[in-house]
Amino acid sequence: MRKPCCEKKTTNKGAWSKQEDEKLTKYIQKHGEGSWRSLPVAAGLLRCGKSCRLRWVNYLRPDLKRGNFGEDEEDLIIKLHALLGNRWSLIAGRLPGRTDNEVKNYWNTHLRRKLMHLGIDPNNHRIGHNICLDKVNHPCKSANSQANNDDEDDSQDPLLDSTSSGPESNTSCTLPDLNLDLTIGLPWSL
DNA sequence: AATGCATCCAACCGCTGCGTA
DNA sequence: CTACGCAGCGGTTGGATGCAT
Repeated sequence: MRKPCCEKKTTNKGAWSKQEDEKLTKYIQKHGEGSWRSLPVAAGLLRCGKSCRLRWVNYLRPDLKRGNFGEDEEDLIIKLHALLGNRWSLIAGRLPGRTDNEVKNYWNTHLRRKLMHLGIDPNNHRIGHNICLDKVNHPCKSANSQANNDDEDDSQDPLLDSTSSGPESNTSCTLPDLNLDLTIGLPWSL
């Protein structure tokens, strides 16, 4: 068995209080990020390092862009997801001010549903109902729908198929002209 | 107005990959 | 080369909130 990352008895869980946020923010502003495991003690927090990291990365970081996603951001997420799959950190890396958690949540709550309404399987970005994703890509060729017609629409729940078919396996079918520069690099170097 | 249901999002859990001794 | 510890990642959960009846 893997030992727990922190002593559960001595650490807080659940929502962060304002005081905790302030402690964490002040500590990181003074000492910088890193050493998450030892940070809680040094900062006087009864939290595990993981929790501190998550709180900082997803909520407290000053460069976060909070609020609704723009249409351009939506498009980019969809395109990147088609290329990268559920690599949320990579996708978020291309969206300045957005976190992987935020992108993941937004995908699961908004974009996945949106694609499904358009007749697109959000797992592999295949067109399933002769509906083209004109908002995202160029109009598709009918071969796309043919390639996916054998699954009888909902007889096979796409949600249950998330691991079986990676997006990379069929990009030639569904991603006609993304033309994205996916060189791995720092987000702010864009 | 009260209740139940649906949705959203912050946070947790467990696994993986990487660096180091 | 191997074992270990840590940071990071992705999946999942659960509380809060909004909406419909």
